Amino acid sequence: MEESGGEDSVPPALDKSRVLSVRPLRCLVPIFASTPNFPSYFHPQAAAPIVCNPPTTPFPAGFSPFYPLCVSPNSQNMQIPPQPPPPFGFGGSATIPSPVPFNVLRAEANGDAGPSRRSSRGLQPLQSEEDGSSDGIHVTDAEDSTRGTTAQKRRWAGSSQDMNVPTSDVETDALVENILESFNLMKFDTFRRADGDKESVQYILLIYDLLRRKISQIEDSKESTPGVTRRPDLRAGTILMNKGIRTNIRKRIGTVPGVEVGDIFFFRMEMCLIGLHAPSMAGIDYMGLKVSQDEEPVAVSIVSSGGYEDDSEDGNVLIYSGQGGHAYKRGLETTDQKLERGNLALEKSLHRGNEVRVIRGVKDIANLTGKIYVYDGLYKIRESWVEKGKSGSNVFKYKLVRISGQLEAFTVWKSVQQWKDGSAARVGLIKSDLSSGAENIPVSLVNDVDDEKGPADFTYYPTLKYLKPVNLTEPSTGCSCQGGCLSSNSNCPCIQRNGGYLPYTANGVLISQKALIHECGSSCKCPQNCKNRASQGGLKVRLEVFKTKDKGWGLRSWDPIRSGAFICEYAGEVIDISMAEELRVENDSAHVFYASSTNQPGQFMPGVSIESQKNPFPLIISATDSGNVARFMNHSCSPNVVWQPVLRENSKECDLHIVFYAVRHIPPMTELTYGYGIVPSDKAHQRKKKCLCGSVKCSGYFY
DNA sequence: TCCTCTCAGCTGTAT
DNA sequence: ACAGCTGAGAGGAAT
Repeated sequence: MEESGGEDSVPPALDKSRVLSVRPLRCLVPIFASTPNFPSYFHPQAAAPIVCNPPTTPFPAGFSPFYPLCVSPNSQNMQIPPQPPPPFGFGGSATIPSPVPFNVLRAEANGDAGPSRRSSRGLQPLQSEEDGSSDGIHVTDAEDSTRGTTAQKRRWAGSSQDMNVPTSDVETDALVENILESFNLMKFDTFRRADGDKESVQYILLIYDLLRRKISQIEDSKESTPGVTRRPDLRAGTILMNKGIRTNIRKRIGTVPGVEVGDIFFFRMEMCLIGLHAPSMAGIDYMGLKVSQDEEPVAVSIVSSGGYEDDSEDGNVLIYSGQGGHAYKRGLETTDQKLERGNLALEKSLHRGNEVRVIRGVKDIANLTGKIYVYDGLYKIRESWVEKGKSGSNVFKYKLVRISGQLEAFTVWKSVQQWKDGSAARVGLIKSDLSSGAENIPVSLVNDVDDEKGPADFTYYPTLKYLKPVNLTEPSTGCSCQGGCLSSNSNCPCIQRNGGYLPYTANGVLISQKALIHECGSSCKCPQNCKNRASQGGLKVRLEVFKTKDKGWGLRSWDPIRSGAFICEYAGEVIDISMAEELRVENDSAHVFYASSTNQPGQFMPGVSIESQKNPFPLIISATDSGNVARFMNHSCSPNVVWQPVLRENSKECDLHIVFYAVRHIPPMTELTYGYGIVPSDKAHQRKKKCLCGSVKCSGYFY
């Protein structure tokens, strides 16, 4: 299969440096070369029965060789079988006629085309699935002037009247235009023709996150005004909403095209934009459903986020509290909840028996003030009742039960929690820490598919080894930011090297991919927790090397990973091109990473032109004999991870690293993959391998 | 105009 | 470090 035609046509180059270097996370190019007789100076020591050696240096020599434990290969499989989702369409399942009409909502009695209210505002009658077949991305600039609240208009209209308007609005506007311009290179029509809506959903989330991080970057670079709450999430969301860059606008019962059970989100706005849950704050989303002549509200999705006294008996049952009655302000007392709005819709859905999407909010371990939203699939409401809440007021309660046969989602989170606190054993565990302490967080080795005891022999080494020193063309001096580098400090040389901005957001998320990221390093005086050292300090998430069904060993994470987050670097020995060629010829299973100057056009960023970036220090790394978790990452034609060259300031020698970041939010236990890319060699075709990534965009092979 | 299971940043409290 | 509070917020339903 060849690359889809839409991507091959590279649009005219865009001056991306005009405002800011706005470049989505993309894919560069490593290779696999090979050799059995690896030159002895690389790593001579090899213990025969050992699957994985602990590191020799600089870690303590008193290690014990690793002999894999015998774990029953018949152990229970944690893998989620890739079964197709059952037909969840509304109407197929038995529906219970609603016995009690609640006439709270005006019924559109004449059964005409629609309510008299504007369709975008009022409850939207359910349409047949066929009607909404072209629900791709909507781009409607015409809505710009008509949509938006007065508050919004005030905020975006001009800065002279409102002191709260950030002074960077001009800058932000330019940024928005720049980003959207680069995305407009993609023909939306072409894009809409793509199979399903998964692409459009991923695409919108990608644009949203890029925009949000960029706004955040600009905000960070300014002096902070006390008392002013910055909400880059809301600003990015509003912009995209107003531009009509959203999908699944029409509300629907049941599954949302392009959203899979288990998908995770970090902001409520993300779920608004892709049509999973429309309200930006409220927990219950509902719509008008035409029943013969009348229209009644039915619930379509809920967010269980801890704001009320919800209860989850087990992972498949949820006791959800109705809305309202909350004492939002101090001094106010709670009141009895009323059977209206969302509560009424839930009641109606109980009788109607329609599926309700459930999104569960869980605490984000990486960012304790934050929350992660897990789409947990479809539930049905089984019971409802009224009870006295803690404050003594009446609260509606709804018991929701998960429909069986769906992919695991929330229960995966629960399992991971149990593995972590030791209350449950990880099935198929071969070794609890593959790195033998070399990493600050253990790396599990797991096989729950067959009886192979581990990957081929290698030495775990967590960072890059330069066999011979590489001279710097320009010595770098580093910064002297005592309290850590700040974007607002324009005098910081490290900030300047990155084009005047910190390349990371305040919580360590890479803002956008660049030819080279300049991090602080050994020649800087800033502390280790400096924001400009996001790729330093070792692993942040709990990783697991596991046996895949058909691709050998792979890598995945117990923890959720947010888009742009650091995952790991590619560790190993830096070799030169001739060594790489030897390896390639001699060993078919060698692990060699080649940071080439030849880029493959963005596979998962359709339409975005990737200009050929000259990597200032093209690195070749062999992880054949020694390396870290990165060597286990498999190739995919629609990867969720990218690599990025990162240079750490160092006055003595070259300190370049290849670092992996997430390109989208990655749910727990999802395999981590990146695009291996094109081999810059005329003999590349000899190394072509059949690709098993299973992506709809699979090119059929990789190198 | 009103409603709402937001979210970042601040303050106060327990380590 | 963490819990709790504050308040400006967003889209969309209600009026």
